[in-house]
Amino acid sequence: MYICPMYSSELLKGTLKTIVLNLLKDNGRMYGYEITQRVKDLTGEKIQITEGALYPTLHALESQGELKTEEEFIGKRVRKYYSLTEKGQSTAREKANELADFMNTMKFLLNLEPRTGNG
Amino acid sequence: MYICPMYSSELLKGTLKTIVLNLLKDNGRMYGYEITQRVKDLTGEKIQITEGALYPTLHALESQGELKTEEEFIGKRVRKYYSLTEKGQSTAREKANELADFMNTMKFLLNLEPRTGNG
DNA sequence: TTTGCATACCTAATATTCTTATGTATATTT
DNA sequence: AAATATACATAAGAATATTAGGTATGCAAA
Repeated sequence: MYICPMYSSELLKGTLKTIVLNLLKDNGRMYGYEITQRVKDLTGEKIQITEGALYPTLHALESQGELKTEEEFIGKRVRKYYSLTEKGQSTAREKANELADFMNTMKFLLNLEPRTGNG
Repeated sequence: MYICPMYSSELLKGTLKTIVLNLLKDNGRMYGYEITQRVKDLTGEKIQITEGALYPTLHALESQGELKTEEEFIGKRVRKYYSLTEKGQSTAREKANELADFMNTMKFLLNLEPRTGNG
């Protein structure tokens, strides 16, 4: 399947961990494939996470103690659910705050905020 | 000089061209070192562009026809001014729009917008 | 005057992070 | 039966940045 991301995918770089951690924060637990589909749906296919990026990231977050896993059998197939550890919960918040701050900084830097109020 | 970027610099990845093009759009023409200092000042040192990232990017943008250069002598030292070509001007707009759109998408995805109005 | 810091350009080795391609296997739909 | 979707995974390569280093001028303080 050929994937044509809407964004000149450079922008996505560096945001993947933030996305994963915060999706898990909102949804309790999710498995990898589910994450790719949820992001695709929520963004109207504007953001498409590739599996080649996602799985290594999930493994890294797990080995860093941000995520924990439970495996479940759906028929004969293993499904690997990820959820946040306590460390992961605070990291999720930090990353979200950092991203929000970064976006504000970028808006200012690029004059993306038309002046409001009495200017 | 040791550089300690405020942001876990991952986020910066992919935004450098956008920053450079739009700074030049707002300022007419700038030279490399000036760009690093301007970004540092405008962002309260939150974003610090390293020269190892900037110069190759400037050269790439020039070879792609987005930027043109004029060299000027300041004393014995050459200073290389960059400015946008016409192509660069439209690219600057596109990149800024794309980034703005991306940021909106991310805000929605991460629930960074508290619902306003009659919710 | 020489030592250090700021200005101003640059490249190269390395690291990080992603894309693309590929592999395996089960489940469902046509 | 074949195609598509689900679901995991890894590996080669590309893109982009960091870190470290190099060259040289200008200026201020010791």
